[in-house]
Amino acid sequence: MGIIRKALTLPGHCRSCPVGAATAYGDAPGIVAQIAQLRSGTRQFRARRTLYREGESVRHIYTLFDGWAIRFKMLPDGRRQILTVLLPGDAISLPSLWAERLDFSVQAVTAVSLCEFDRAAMIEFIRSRPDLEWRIGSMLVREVDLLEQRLTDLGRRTAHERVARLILRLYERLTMRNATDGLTFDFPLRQQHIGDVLGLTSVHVSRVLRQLQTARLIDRSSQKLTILNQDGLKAIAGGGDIPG
Amino acid sequence: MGIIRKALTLPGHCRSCPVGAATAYGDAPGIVAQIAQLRSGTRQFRARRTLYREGESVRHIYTLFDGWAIRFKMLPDGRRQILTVLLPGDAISLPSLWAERLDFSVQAVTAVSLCEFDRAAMIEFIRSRPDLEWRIGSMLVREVDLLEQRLTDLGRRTAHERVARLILRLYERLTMRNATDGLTFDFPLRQQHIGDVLGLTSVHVSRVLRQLQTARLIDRSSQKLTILNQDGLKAIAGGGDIPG
DNA sequence: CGCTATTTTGACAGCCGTCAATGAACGTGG
DNA sequence: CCACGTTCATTGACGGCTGTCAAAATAGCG
Repeated sequence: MGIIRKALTLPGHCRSCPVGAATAYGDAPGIVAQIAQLRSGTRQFRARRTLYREGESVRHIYTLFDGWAIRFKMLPDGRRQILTVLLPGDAISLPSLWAERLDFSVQAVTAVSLCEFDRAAMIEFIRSRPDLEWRIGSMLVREVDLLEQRLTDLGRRTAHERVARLILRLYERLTMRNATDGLTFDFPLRQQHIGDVLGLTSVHVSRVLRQLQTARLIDRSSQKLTILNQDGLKAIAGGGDIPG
Repeated sequence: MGIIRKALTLPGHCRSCPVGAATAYGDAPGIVAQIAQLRSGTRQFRARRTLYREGESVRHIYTLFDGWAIRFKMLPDGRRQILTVLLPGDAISLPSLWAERLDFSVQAVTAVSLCEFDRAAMIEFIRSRPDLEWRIGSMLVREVDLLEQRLTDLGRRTAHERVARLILRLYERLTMRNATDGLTFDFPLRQQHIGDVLGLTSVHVSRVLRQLQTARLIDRSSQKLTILNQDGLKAIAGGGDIPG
């Protein structure tokens, strides 16, 4: 059966990067070769490791090459809010181009591989290419739009709607990366993660997922998730777009 | 008694704009004069009018010159989530530089005055000034950060924390605009607005506000709000930054 | 001064959180 | 390959924060 996601070997050159199409830097001619020059190395982490802790100084810019990670904020009393689930090809932090210290932390969900770029060199490179600068602006705008959709989810949607939307959204994002096998895909998130993404407790997430399963809308087994009834799931997700 | 905010007369030239310091375009030498060239007019609306409806084509870019407004999303069944409370000096929509159609609507809270700029001319102008382009990127990054703080509020904070934080946040923003009179400031938001900002019902907002008032933390009268006990309010707001 | 919008209050329900215990799954090492 | 500890999922009982509904009181507006 199709291997959906298996630990990928880091390519020697960005030109052969299998997740290149999903990355920040687009496909303008010549860009890839120049980006490759800026790659200063790669790093690997095991599942559950902290990749960056809020407030630390940022020396390098990273791209997630393989595996899943989360970007999150912690409150002083331990409550956690996950801001984004990071998938292969995602830039881990565009804002680090502007800020040397960031207001969130990053943690690996699965084992991950990162591509590392020198921050100062990357800034210089981008600023020397106004078209690229504009493109990054466009990516930030997209980020804002996605955040505003999530804000609406947390403010105005029920737990069932939120869970259904998260599943559909991840399915879309993985589809764009060719990381799905029909309606089945890798799903390494723990229920605690889902809760922290959606503003729910893991106990309640468990209840909701069980109901979706009992209603034959989804199926879960060994870190994989299958959408059994996409229309039904969308009906539960309620109106409004499901952003990719 | 200090007049806190009174209907301002639109200046003939941006150079004398009293909210200029809070606007998007900064203070680099010569910029203001050039921006003034791009201003194609002004518009006024009465309270509660819709300024922009989700999905409409955007021809002009607006800056809020006077009054309060809200940027919000509606769900098909009528639920509403307010994304931002717009104050004088705010750009109404930076994303419109990149997208011709926007995923939210804008409505006046009080009577408002807007400054209007031609969209195409503004895009051309910004793209011809890489330093300005970079500055806008920086503003977008800030927007992302604020949204992520609000996401954490909605996902992980109680109603009391949310209300206290909203009040403190508005106080900070108005302070930066010199629009406060000590700890007193104009507060034209209805409790329905507050609920739609914070993901609560207006009924519950009423209960929370009353408790804050009974505890002598705040006082409200005739569209004004006074912070009586800032430390107490911050204690209720809980840990974590209160973004300006 | 009459009308509308808004706030407040009470009763009640329910979604979701908390706490705790059980069991399954997983990872690691002998 | 099995043993064992840790992490994770599930379930039940219970509570409370917040929503819903409705009505009355107030404030604001033309």
